Amino acid sequence: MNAARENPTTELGARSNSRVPGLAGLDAPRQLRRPGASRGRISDYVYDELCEAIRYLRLEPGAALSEPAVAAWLNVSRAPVREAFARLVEHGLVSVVPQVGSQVAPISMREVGDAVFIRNALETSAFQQAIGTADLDTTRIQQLVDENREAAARNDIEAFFETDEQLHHQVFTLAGVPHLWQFIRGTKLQLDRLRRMNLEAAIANEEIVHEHQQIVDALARRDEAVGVQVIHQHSSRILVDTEKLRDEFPDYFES
Amino acid sequence: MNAARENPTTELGARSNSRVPGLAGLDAPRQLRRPGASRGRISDYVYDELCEAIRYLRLEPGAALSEPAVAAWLNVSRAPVREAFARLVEHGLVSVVPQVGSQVAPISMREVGDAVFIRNALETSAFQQAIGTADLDTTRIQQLVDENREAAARNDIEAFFETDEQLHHQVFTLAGVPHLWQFIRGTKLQLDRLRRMNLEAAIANEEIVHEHQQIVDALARRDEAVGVQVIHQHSSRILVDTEKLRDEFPDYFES
DNA sequence: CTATAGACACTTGTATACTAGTCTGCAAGC
DNA sequence: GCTTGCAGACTAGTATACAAGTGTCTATAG
Repeated sequence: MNAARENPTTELGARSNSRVPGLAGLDAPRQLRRPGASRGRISDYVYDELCEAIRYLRLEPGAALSEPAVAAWLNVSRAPVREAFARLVEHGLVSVVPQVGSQVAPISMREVGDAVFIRNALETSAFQQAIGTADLDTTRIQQLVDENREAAARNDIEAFFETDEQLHHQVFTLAGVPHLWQFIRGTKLQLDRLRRMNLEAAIANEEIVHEHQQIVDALARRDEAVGVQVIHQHSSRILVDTEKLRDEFPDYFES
Repeated sequence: MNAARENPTTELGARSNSRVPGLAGLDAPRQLRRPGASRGRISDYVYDELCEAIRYLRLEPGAALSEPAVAAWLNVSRAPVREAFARLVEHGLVSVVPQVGSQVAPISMREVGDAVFIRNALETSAFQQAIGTADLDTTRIQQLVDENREAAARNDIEAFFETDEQLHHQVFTLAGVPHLWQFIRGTKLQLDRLRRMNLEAAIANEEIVHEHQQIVDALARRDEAVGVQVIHQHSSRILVDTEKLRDEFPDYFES
C-alpha cells in the first residue's frame, strides 16, 4: 500500500499539479480510488484509469507508455500495472514490444474493419431475434432515441455519446441477450476512439439520429428487410468517416 | 530460469512419473519448452499448456487450480503463471476467487448460448459477404468437406476435429476476413470443450457432414436463404447436444 | 456428544529485487 | 566526415518476499 491512496485528500492537491515524467504530461487522476475499499483490486483501478484515458484520447494513440511510469503516476507497484497492460493488450488498446517499450496502440484500419464487421453482424442478428420475440416493447428504446435526439439538438456531447451507447445496448436487451453487450464493448473499444474524434461531426449529422429512428420504427413494424439494411448503413458509416479522420490525424493511425 | 527447462533431458524422465500434488494428478507435459528459445515468453508457454489441457478435458471443468501448484508443475515461478491465469480468465476457461482459490471454469450454459449466438451471427455475415464477392472459388472448401467426410468415415477423431475447424475458417477466408477467425477462436473455447465431450456422437452423426456439404453447395449456388438457414441449424445443433451432455456430465456444468 | 472459538494452512494480491535484451549517444578510429 | 564499437540507461520478463483474507480442522468448553 502507499500513502497516496490511503490519504487521498492530503496528497491530492500536491499531486494534481505534478506531472509524471515519461507520460506525456498526463495529470494524475482527479479522483483516487476509494481508500477503504481493499476489496477492489488495484489492477482493476489501473485498468479503468488507463482504459478511460485511452478511450477519451487523453492518452493519444502512439503515445509512449511504460510500466514504471504508469506505476509512478498512479502510485502503485509494477505488478498491478503489468496485469492491466496485459488486459489492455488483449483489448487492442496497448501494444507491447518486449525489451523495447509499450505504447498506446495506434488505430489499425484492419482492426477497425473487423470491429465494424463484428458489430454489424451481432446487431443484425440481435435485431432479427428481437423482432421474432412475442412481447416486443419498444417504448424504452423509443425513449432513448428521443433523448439522443434532444442531446444532439442541444449539442450535449456526453449525453449524445451515452444515449447512443444505451440505445445499441437496448437492441440486445430486446433480443433477450443483454449480457452480449458487455462482449461488444470489449470489441469496440477501438471504435470508441474514432467516435470520440468524430463526435463534433457526428452530433451535427442529422442522419445518425434519423437512422436510430428508422431502426426503432423497423423494430416496431417487425420489418426485417428495412432494419437490416439501416443497421448495415449505420454501422458502416464509421468506415467512411474514418477515411477522413485518417487524413486529419495521421499520427494516430498505424502505418 | 530453472533447471528443468534448461536441461530437459536429464529431468524429463524423473518428472514425467512424478505427479504434482494439488493438480488432480496431471502429468508434467511430455514436451518441454525448447530450451534455447529465450524469445518465447514463459507466460505464453504456461498459457498454451493450460489452454490445451483444459480444451482437451485433461483438466476437468471445476478442477481446483492454484498458482503455486501450476508453477511447480511447469517449473516456473508464479509470475508467468499469474499472467496466464489472467488471460484464461479473460477467455472464460478459468475462474478466480480472490483469497479463496482458482478452478477450471465450469461450463456455463449462458456463455455457451452467447458463444453460439456470436458464432452464428458472424458465420452468417461471413457467408453473406462471401456470396457477394465476384471471384468465389469453392474448390478448397469443397476439398475440406471431402476430407472431413473421409475422417468421419474412418472414425479419425483428430482429423475430423481439425478439418471441421479449417472448414469454418475457410468461410471467413472466402468472405475476405480471414483474421476474424482468430477472434472467433477466442470466443468459442467454451464450445471446444463441449465438442470434445460430444465427439464420439458427432462423428457418427451423418447430418453434420451433410450440413457442411449443404453450406458449400449454397455457397457455390450463391443461395443466401438456404445457406443462412443451414448455418443456423448447424450452429444450433450444439445447444441441443449440450442438454444431453449436461445430464451425462453434471459436474462439468455450472449450477 | 455437540457447538463454538481459535490456530493454522492455504489462497490470491501486491511490492520489490534481479535478469536479460534493446536502443541511444558519444567517442575513437578509419 | 563517416562509420564502428562500446558504455550506459532505459525497457519488459521473471523470481521471490511479504501482506491480507478465507476455509478448515482441531481442541476445548458446555
